[in-house]
Amino acid sequence: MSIEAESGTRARTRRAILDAAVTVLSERRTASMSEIADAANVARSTLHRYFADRAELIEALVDNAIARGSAAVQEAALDKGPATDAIRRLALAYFDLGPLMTFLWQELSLDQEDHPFWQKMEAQGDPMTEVVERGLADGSFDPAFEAEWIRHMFWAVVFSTWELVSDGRMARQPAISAMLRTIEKALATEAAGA
Amino acid sequence: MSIEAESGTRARTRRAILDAAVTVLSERRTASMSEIADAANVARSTLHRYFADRAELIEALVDNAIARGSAAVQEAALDKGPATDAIRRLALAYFDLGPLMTFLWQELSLDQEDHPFWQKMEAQGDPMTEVVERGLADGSFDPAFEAEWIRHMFWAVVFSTWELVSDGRMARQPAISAMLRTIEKALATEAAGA
DNA sequence: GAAAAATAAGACAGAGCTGTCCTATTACGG
DNA sequence: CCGTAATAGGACAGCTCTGTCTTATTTTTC
Repeated sequence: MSIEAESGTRARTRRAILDAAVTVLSERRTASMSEIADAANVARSTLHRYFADRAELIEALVDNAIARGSAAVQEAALDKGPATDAIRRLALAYFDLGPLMTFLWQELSLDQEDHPFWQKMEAQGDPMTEVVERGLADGSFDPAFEAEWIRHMFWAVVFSTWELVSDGRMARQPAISAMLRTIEKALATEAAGA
Repeated sequence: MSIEAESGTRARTRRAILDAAVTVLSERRTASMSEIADAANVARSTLHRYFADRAELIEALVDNAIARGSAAVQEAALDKGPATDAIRRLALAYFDLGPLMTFLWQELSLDQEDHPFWQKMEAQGDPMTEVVERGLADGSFDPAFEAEWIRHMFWAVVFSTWELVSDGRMARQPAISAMLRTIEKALATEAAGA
């Protein structure tokens, strides 16, 4: 009944395109439509039939990223247990998003200002901000850090860990361990003052 | 006598172009030659007379970045004093490079593999690697981290701090303090094991 | 102030990407 | 098995960027 009553074929092709696009664009955000079509094993004309514009494709990718990102956050159940553990789960969940994270990161650092991503995120609440503020409030996170700083650094560490692993400069497991350890140590409230 | 016996005028124009290019390209690495020329207050034809190719311009920028980066590293005197202090000085020195850092970061994450930058860096030794290994050897840095990890994380934190400051999401001083504190805490050898 | 150096301004062809369109095949579903 | 849906493969014009050139104009420099 919905407008989205696509035939199985269409849905499958659409997925293939979106997946290929994330992969290709995460490596080079200026990749041409041809390259994306090739990566999806689809003719360029087909790609354009699914997404008339490049802009339209990007928007769909952002929506997709938001959907998967939200799912990851849901799964991390950030409101359960100590903030320290929650943010640990979040790091793992984000890390698993892989190239999708790279795509978003690059996409967002383009028009820094009010990217549609943030508007759409705000519209559905931001559990990340909540857990950071919870940790600061209950003393599990170092009060010397602003929430903004923690959010930004968290992304930077998780993203760049992914980068390190994805181009083979470090093995997955050691990198993940180091990532968690880094976040944990950096955020920890110091027993003996600095 | 040298081939580089440029008139003062040429040297000045060249500098203006290089500076403008760093600024523009650090914000968008696909900026056109026209945009760069405009930013340098120079006709596009003039730009092309100084740098025939885009490739030639980029190469000059990389050389420039290496020169300034090396100077910064020199100034940080990484071989003096405790490794912890040395890496702290290095962070400040790199931070001061500003947009030049952004340019390099973006440039390097393009053709990840064997970018000319690394070749040229190797040719002149890498004090960063030395100080990291020194810190690991003498127990000032957490032995749970590989040198590769420390190097990568260090860059990620410094760079993303610059990013945070440069687009006005955080004030300079608090950001720098947080950056140093983060690096210090992350690298510190833990008194009581994890 | 005159010769030389450097620049601005713009014309130009070649290349690549984009978005649209059309036609011949191929795959799907009833 | 037949009709429909979906695709592949190209042709096409419009656009932007690039690199090269040429010709005036301005700025140094002596």
